Amino acid sequence: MATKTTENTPLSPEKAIRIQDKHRKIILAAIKVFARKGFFSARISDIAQEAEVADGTIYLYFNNKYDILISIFEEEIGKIIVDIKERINQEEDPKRMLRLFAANHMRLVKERKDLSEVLQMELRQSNKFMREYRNTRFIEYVDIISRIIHKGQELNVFRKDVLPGVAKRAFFGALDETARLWILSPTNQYTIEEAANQISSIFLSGIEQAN
Amino acid sequence: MATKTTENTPLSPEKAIRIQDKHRKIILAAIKVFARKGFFSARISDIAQEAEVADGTIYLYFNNKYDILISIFEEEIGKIIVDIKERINQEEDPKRMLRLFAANHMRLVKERKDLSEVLQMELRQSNKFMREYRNTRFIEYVDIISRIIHKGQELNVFRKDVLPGVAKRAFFGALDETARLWILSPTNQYTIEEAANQISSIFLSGIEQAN
DNA sequence: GAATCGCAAATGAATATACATTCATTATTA
DNA sequence: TAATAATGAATGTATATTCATTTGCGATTC
Repeated sequence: MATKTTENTPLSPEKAIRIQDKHRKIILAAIKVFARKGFFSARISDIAQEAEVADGTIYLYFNNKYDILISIFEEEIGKIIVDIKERINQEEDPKRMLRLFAANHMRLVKERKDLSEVLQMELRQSNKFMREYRNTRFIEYVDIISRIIHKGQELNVFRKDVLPGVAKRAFFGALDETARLWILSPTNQYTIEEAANQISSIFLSGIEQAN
Repeated sequence: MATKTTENTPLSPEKAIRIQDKHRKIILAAIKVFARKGFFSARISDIAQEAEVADGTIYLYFNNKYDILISIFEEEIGKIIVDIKERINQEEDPKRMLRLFAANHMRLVKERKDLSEVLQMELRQSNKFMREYRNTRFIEYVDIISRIIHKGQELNVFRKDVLPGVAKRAFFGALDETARLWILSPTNQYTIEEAANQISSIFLSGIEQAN
């Protein structure tokens, strides 16, 4: 569900770049506005204003308001997944992989606070109003964790009685909830890096194979 | 923000009961409808229909749509807190307390699926459209965890380098996220009781004082 | 015991508002 | 000049909230 224009007509390179520019500009504006107001309270005219385009222009690039949200999921998480997978593939040790995942997740939360808020909120809300949209991107992201755990079990680093399907959610949930509260009041007792560290440590000594 | 009627005139006992009945009836209907559609997509007339009252009747008991949501938080979480605190006070061992909290949380999720969905969703969304409403109930609930951890540290059962403020969120987040996914597809590989168990185990061996 | 009264509670049609979306018009570009 | 892109005012819709009216019920009178 992204750009409407490119459907039938191939574009010259310059044009494609220009169009993508405006598409991205709207996405970035929408992330800001959704983060500030939430999806439902955000008006198209807010997004248009933030993106410095006319209301109608948005409909040249997106089919409707939902479509903007879905595009945020697809495009932004998509990039994040590619990036973290690449980083993790450079590691050998499952323990370090998990620490890396946590650190990377929290870094993203810090660096892209608005995006994090949107993803967090709408992740919950979404199943209600876009029943048809299965959030495969998100599933893919969390599955990175279960694959690490599975690998660790094969290497006898992690306990075999841990269910990867539960552990992945527990780990992700721990990070996500800690991040959520951190966003709400960044004047906290702890830094987000500390939090990532603590959570990794607790979790790792929780699933470590005793020997 | 609850009942509007009782403001000036004291009521006979029977009447008070009748009114509370209808108030509750609307709350329960709203929980169902909000769970099904989400707060924003839920229409007042949906709630009225579910509660078998007229649209206008709802405004005799609540000031507006938000007020219904806030009342759900206040009243329903309120009861849950009282209940879990009582259960936990009957325990001595911090480890058992944590297990009890997890088991109880998951039992609630299972038994009151609709309520869980509403709390989970709107917890995230709420800060956007009810900025002024500080969700003290929720904070109180999660603080039960940090108090257990703190106590365990005093008794030398839990590691002292664990920050209770981080750990409480990590633990709650782990439960909450696992529950969320479980709700979405209850035909899962694991039961919710297993999940509670796993999470407790992982977390406990993660924060245990080595000796 | 029936008839009447008065008040609180409930009703639901009407109102008002907010906003997503459209599209006739204008600007830009090649 | 023709085609494409952008504009923003106008439209239509959806629905939260209101309020004039009706209903239900206990108390009071005869």
